[in-house]
Amino acid sequence: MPELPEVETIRSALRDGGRGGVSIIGRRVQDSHLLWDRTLAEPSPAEFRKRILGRTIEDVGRRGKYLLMDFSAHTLLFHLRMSGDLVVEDREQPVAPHHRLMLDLEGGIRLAFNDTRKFGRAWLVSDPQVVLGQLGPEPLDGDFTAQELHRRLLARRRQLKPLLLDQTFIAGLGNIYTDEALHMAGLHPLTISNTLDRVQSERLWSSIRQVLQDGIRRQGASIDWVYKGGDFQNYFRVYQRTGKPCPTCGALIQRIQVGQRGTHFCSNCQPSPTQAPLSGDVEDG
DNA sequence: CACGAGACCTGTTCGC
DNA sequence: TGCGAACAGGTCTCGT
Repeated sequence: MPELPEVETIRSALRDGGRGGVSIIGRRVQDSHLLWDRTLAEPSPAEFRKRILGRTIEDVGRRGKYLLMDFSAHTLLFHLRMSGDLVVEDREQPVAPHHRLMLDLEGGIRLAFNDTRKFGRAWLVSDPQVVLGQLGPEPLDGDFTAQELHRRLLARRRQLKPLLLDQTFIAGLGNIYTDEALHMAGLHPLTISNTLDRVQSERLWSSIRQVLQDGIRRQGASIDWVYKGGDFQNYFRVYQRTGKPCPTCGALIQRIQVGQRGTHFCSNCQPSPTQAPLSGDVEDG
């Protein structure tokens, strides 16, 4: 489910209230319940309890697709992976089927990590860099420039689709927003990164930021049963639109597999890179 | 370094 | 209707 815009939507709901919930900021943890052991990556369940009981949530942040809860001396990090969600509910509510970790908070509420597929993880650490250390730049940050993206693209020789999904290259993009950004930029998903010129890199840079900002503005994309709330799914150009007309040119959207991920694109707006090598001497490199 | 396959999981949808 | 296969917002690890 959650890519940067969905995580950002959850973050602001937890911090400021929203999605029918109240803010968790300033609330003390009165109890904790771990319902699926593997959800807690670090530390041990006993150590987790000991460290978090009585602590107060001071802020809720985000880095890439990670959600961060500050507890002065510790940080609780969540990665929602495919099916995770964080909800605030009345503590009297029955425990929903896929709740994996619950924190009872002051005010009769609880924060619940719900994760059908059990891929999601939580960490309670004193230094969040231990978990976040390898992440690439934050795409919406002011210091992430088109020049910086171009530099990073030239430093690698990889297909754009898997490269943009690589969180050490850039943090926060997933399958949806990558397909959308590549379409907006007019770049084929199999284009090799170090063949992009300055203009193409700049177009990719602005497309990435545009689709992420659009996603946040629409409060994320709701697909299937998992995440609900946003309506960015109504504005998809290519994602899950196989066989439907491209909104730009009307050609039919294609679907291929790239790195085991379904990949959607318009073969007219995003021409195949193999048809137009930039320079000669392609053989025997 | 780049890439593909398999693993981790459950639920829904598709094809026969 | 039933049943297995394919597929799903992600990432890690291993082998080539």
